Amino acid sequence: MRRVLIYDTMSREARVFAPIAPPRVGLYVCGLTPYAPAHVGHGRTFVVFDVVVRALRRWGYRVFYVQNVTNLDDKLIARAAEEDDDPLQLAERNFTAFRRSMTELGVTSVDYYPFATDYVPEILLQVRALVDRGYAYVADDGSVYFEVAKFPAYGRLSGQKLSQLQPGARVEVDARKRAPEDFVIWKAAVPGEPSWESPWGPGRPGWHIEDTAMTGRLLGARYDLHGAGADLIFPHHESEIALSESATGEAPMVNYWIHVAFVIFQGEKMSKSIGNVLDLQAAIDGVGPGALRFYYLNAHYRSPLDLLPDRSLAEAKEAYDRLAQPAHRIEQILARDGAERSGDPIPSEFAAASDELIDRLDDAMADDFNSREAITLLFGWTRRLGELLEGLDHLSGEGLTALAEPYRWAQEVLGLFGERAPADARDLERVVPVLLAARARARARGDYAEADRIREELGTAGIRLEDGTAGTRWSYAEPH
RNA sequence: GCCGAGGUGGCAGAAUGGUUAAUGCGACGGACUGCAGAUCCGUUUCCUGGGGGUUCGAUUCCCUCCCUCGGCUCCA
Repeated sequence: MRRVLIYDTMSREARVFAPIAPPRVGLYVCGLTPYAPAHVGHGRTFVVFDVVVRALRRWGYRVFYVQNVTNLDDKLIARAAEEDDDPLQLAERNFTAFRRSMTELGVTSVDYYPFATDYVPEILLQVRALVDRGYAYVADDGSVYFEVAKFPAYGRLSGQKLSQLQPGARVEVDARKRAPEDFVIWKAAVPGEPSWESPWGPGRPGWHIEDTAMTGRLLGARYDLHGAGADLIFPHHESEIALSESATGEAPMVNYWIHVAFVIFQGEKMSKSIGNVLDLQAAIDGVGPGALRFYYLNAHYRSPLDLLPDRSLAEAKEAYDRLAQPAHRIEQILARDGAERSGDPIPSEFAAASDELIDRLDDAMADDFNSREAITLLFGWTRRLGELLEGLDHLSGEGLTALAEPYRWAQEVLGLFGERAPADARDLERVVPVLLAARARARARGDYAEADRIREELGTAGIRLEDGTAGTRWSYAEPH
């Protein structure tokens, strides 16, 4: 099996990936708290992990990918109260919209999206275990807190020293705690809010324990990969480690921690609470899912990505369209005539180069998922195909398939170039050539007004024409 | 204050102890075109935050300073 390097936040170095029970791999990614629609920053994280999983699966790993949904928390309750809505239903609605965006973006790798509130029994078992083992204490109001002082390794993932933290730096200190670093794992019920019965009275789960209860159930006490945006390293992931390892007595909970850097927008992290957000679905609608994926993957996932308004996404679209053009054109011919179509063979050096390129693409991705390097290689292929482009229609199916291989690799691993022609494509493909012939006759007799009229009318139907030396080519203006 | 990640051309953004520091966008020039677009060819010499150190050689390794972003119990 291919040697894969993965940068691990805990050890702060790229390590050779060695799953606990190969070829099986367990991956848990902290998903959305759907109190508001997802933004472009969220999209980055989930596209990155989609690519991680696609790559691992290509290399033979059987990945079980769980992405949780925090469908009940303070923000959801607050937002629902503002809108006179039910928090669980609000979460459900935003999550449904999020799933639709993910599907459009080609994020197909997630096996299971567990909802936190479906795991209350597991959560209560874990709270009970922590109380019984002396790691947690019950406050007067029935809330249960994890006592961080009982877990000396707390702070290892983030490098934080408890003595140096500034309690209350951003969030008010809770008077019910024994120490400021303690965190709530079971919140006593507030009238009017959703709650569940427990040995400590009615209440609802704290944030961190939702994840450890779910991972314990779905992935076991120890598993391979845990990912999320980098903002969750502290305190969330630190606390997950403390909870899981204290409750189960097994360590380490996770072998590789993968954290994705932020999208920077207007000089700061794009964030719902800051308010500098670009709606994810709006971005997909604006430039298309392929261009947005390209934008994300055009930087290494551990580098901050500077999103310039009105510029970065348009730039990504330009670049992506150029990169994708030979891919779409080849696939269009193959879809029309089939892979068995007869024609000229491709120059021999291209077939060998195609195989070699795919090897290099896999190498790039196996080096801590260097998608930027992979894209650079793909641009080299697109550039190289430039000389064959005009004569593409004369090539054999076998030759075209060889040329398409690197793009198919990109479709499989990066999720690019997967745009589908519109549903009415078959009808268009019968009609358009007739109109093109009419336009060619008009041009031949110098009737450019008629020629332009046909071009414009096809344009309104979403068909783009390009006159070249080998005749007029047409394509869908906005592939989706 | 403490912890973490960074500072590379007009912009985005890779990589590397060693010939011209990728790739893309943009810009400029040219070919092609009825026009447009697309494509192709060429150009874009001056880019690795400051200062030390190690080295034959540093953008890369070490020290230090400055700056930016993030985290310090809301967050992808």
